[in-house]
Amino acid sequence: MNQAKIQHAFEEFLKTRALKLTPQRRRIFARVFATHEHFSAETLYGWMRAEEGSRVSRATVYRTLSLLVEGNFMETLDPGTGELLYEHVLGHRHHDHLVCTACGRIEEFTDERIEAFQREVALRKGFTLQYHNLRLFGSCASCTRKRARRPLGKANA
Amino acid sequence: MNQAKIQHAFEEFLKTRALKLTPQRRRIFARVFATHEHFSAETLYGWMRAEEGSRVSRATVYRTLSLLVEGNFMETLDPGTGELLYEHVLGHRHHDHLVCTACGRIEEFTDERIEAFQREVALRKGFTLQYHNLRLFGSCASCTRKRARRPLGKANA
DNA sequence: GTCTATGCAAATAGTTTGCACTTTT
DNA sequence: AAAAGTGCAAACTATTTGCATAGAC
Repeated sequence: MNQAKIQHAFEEFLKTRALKLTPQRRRIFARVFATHEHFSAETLYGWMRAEEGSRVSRATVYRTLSLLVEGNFMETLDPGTGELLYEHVLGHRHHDHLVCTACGRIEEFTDERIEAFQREVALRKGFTLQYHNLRLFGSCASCTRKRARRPLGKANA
Repeated sequence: MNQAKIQHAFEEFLKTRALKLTPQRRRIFARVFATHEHFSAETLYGWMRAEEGSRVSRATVYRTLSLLVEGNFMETLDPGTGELLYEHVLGHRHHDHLVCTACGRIEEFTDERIEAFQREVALRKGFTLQYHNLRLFGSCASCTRKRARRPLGKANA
């Protein structure tokens, strides 16, 4: 899906729900699809403030993000730090995350074998699977290297 | 590990950190290990209020829960509803969770094959795995049955 | 013109914290 | 006596909401 098609899909989504295409929504939408990174609502709000043009309030940022999640344009990721992260899903197959507990770096991965076993578990338990959430926490390659240079047993918590 | 041993382990943990064994800690500890269910801080606070004996404040409940997590006596589970759940780990091997999005029911499962693939993914990405978090969200057997009785396409969101 | 969206500030919810006082060690 | 713990209420953080006004359709 390219930018024009995505934009069209968004406008269709709004129409089907009798929602309006406001400048705020248009600008938030454009900004969100201009990045492939994970970001928080507050970060997006900062981006919007930095832009020229119509001001966008924090409330509208939050409301529009929820809308985008409902419309399956975006997904949320909870890295366990107290604030939700968002990422758009277009051109992005489903994936899970590795979160570095030292520097916050987030990497993505997909493993169809894990997915298959998850479905098997759900079936065994009689659950109708809707979605799942898998996060692997640890020290990323770079942070592991840094840590290895320090004397062991010293404040490694 | 039986109750006496657990109690002893807790006291040892307090000693190594030069922390004190207060009636509040003792009572919270006992209460927490008396249940195998997942519970929230607020729920635990309610239990403590209902008990006879020294009053325990909300702040102490929170502080003691954090302490128990640090000491690896308990683990947290974030069901995505805004409040953390706690569960003790003794006599409980590591496990992941199935969360029913309709009724909130939580079931546990373990799948060594999934665990193994997780380790493989981490290795491939150069991460030193510390812990992970896998939640499968869906409709539990009972809620799926209930839902099947309703006409389709009707407010199934 | 109708109905929805926006901005603002206040409200919320779960959790944390500062502080004066109490208790354990 | 020293050091840590407790209870209380206030503070915090991320997010949501009520309401009056503005804007899309």
